[in-house]
Amino acid sequence: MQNSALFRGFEGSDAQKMLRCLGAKIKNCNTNETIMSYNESPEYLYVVISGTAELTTYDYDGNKTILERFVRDSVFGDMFFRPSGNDEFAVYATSPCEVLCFRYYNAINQCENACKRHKDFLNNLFLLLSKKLLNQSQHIEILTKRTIREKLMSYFEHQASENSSFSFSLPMSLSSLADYLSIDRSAMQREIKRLNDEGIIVSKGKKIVIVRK
Amino acid sequence: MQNSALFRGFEGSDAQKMLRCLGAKIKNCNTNETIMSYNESPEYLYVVISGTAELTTYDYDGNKTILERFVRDSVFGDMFFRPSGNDEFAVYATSPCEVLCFRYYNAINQCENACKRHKDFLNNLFLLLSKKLLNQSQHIEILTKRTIREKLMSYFEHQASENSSFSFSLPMSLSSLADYLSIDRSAMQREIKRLNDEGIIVSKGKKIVIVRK
DNA sequence: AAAAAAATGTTGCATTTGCAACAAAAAAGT
DNA sequence: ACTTTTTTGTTGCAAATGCAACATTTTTTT
Repeated sequence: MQNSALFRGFEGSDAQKMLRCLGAKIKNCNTNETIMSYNESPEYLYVVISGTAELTTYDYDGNKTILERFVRDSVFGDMFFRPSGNDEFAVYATSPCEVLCFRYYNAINQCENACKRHKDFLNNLFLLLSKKLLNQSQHIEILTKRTIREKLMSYFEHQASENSSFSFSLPMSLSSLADYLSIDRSAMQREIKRLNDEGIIVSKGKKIVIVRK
Repeated sequence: MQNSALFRGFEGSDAQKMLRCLGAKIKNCNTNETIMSYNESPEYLYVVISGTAELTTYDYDGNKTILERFVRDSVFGDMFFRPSGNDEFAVYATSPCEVLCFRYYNAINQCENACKRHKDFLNNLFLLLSKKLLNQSQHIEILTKRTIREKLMSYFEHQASENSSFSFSLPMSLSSLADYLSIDRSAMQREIKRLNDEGIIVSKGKKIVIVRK
């Protein structure tokens, strides 16, 4: 908790005081449990303290789509996503999760007694939102690629860049990757095979090596 | 300028003082001019004061892709997008633009003399980032739809929701819409025809009416 | 350790989509 | 007012992708 990026620069009991001032609560969820659905009105912010989660939906054909993936220090909440159609969107824990939640209003409006760390907290939150925007932009960049091959390679290149190495392991299962790229799993598998056959990558399951672009 | 959402709640010369404190500059661009490219290191924030712009890229096949559209009070900058491949990404004015730019650092670190509006400014900026996240989420939701029909209908429903009416006019040309949805224009046109034939929408050019879902 | 569930890998076939190439209409520039 | 450029609308055909169905492997649960 103390070492969440939200409390970067905090000392001693500062973080605890801040939490009290925010009226923040910790929510614990097990794998596959729903953390939140996008239909609640009160505007809460959620910050992942530990564990991983996904914002997903299923269409009437049963296709699962992963709109966003959350790890430590990811932020989510009603104010960042308002679905259009009738589909159900919810955040599920993909591993046991600790999630901090508090009212947006309490964060943005510094308290009466202006606890001295409120400003730092806001700056930290600001950085987390910037990171979220960066992740979403990357997802958009990938989704706009016209072919499965381009989507895969774009995703792989982002991973390589994050790992500072052309050799890396996927942070999710191949079937989840298909849901994240919003493509058919078997078609994706076929394309991965082709990339291997053509010597563009060398892969075995979740282990990927980019040989040449 | 004064009525930008960035200066909401400001009075008299507050905005001017704030601008000086930020070291902010106004950039004026004509239609089709490049406002910025994504390769500069110093971390500047850009806020559209008036006009419209697009973050676009072209792939080697000549396909244009619109990753994001900017209107009044939209925020953009290096810290929100870092491209992976070798493609060129840039923001172009789609109508004459006034853009405010300042260093992120100057905004987040309140000045020595702590001009009393700095806090309000940060809160306003925070709201603009939230709006940006909302727009990006919508774009992702649309891009993840599996078929052209679903992409179109999802986009139309978002527009209907924004206009509070099932009858509305597209905020861009049909060919730009294809670039924003990342699909072939002629295939999109064909699908629009089918939607009309099946009585799901009634459309003529940019005028759309959703009849039933 | 065994059983159940989930993930991976593969393929033929149908459908959707992209591409190319036009004609016509509308918008922008001179 | 005329010319040029951009946008819209249309279609046949080729290529890419989704779907269905299955065997195999890996992971999780009991």
